[in-house]
Amino acid sequence: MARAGLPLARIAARPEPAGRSERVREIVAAGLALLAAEGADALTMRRLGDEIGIRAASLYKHLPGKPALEAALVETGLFEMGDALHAVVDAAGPADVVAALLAEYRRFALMSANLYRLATSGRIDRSLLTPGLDGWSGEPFYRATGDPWVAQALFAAAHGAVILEMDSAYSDMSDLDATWRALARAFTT
Amino acid sequence: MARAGLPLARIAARPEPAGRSERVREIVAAGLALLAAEGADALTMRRLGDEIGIRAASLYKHLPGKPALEAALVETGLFEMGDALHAVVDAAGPADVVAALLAEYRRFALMSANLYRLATSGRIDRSLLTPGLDGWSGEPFYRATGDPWVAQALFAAAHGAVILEMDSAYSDMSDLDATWRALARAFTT
DNA sequence: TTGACGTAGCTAACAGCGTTAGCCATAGTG
DNA sequence: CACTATGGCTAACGCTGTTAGCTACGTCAA
Repeated sequence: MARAGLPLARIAARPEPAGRSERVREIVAAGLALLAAEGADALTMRRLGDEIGIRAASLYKHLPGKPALEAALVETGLFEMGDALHAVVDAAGPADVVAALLAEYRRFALMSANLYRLATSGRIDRSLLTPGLDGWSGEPFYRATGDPWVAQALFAAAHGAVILEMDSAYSDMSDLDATWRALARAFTT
Repeated sequence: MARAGLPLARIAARPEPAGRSERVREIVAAGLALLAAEGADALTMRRLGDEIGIRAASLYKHLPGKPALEAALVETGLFEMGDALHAVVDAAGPADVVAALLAEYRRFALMSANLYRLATSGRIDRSLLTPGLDGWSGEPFYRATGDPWVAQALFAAAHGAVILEMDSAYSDMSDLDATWRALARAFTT
């Protein structure tokens, strides 16, 4: 249940991202660009090597494998999304924080749809992510609702709405704006 | 907003599944079993061929390719889920229809987690599915809420909660029951 | 009965995937 | 100067979905 005085203060500290070499940062940047521009199927080790001018096998001098690369991409996305969502909650007032949070979540996810899909595909090894990152990036939902279970429910609803919108992007002409409004209404008491 | 007199009657007719030969039904059944038992990575054409005693290449005498196989598996799941959800809405009263629908959706999705993941992976070609199936299998959410946008929002929320539960199955000890209760509460006015 | 034809299996092969082994040039350090 | 670590390379392995071409069998017509 939402209490007065929201949005709540930050509690979880922003985790410290693990240090990466210059080359690794270049690889991750190229991977993000490739994923965003051409989708998950185009994100192959050979293709990624081409992008930075080395052979696929040489990537293994910098990264242990493709799962680690994918985790690094997701990690970048989680940091950016966490920053964006925390900032929105900082700026919003108690009355509109849920709607503002949902709007930003929607905007951010759809803007980087391929990365979002990868992050939620269920095959990312969470243990490869910086500890505490999941909790910190999800905290805005707790700050906006004041209740951990309502926060989880709201997060789940937002995720589901994003997926719904992505899947119906080419088939359905239904009014997704109205769906998002219905969602915000359901979670604004 | 929920109106009095719910749950609503059925409107969309259950679509007629396209006819399949005996062999195709056998292949689809083996695919479902393989997917359920060993996950998406195990669902390869060679492995599937082994399962029914033919070579992978021979599968192409019955199916045009792996996307068509995956669509057939998803189609089976959508029919079963649609039947289950419609039945629950039939049996429920206006006061508890949302909670009952959510409970059945949760149960069904988690029971066939691998198939559910495949169905919502975003790479199923919707045009390979029986026309009207998507609409019919989602109709219980409209019948339970009485409003198309609330229905979509509730459907999205249910999907998100399922994914949340699957992803946190091995990492998180949080109380998902409470999350589902919060969800049902948010959509029961 | 025989010939034609479609069905449904087979083997072999191809390109692309992630990944490993082993080789070699270069840079930095004692 | 010699040693070593770094980061490239080629070649290859086993796996993937998929195609081409061959063949045995069942059915149906002349």
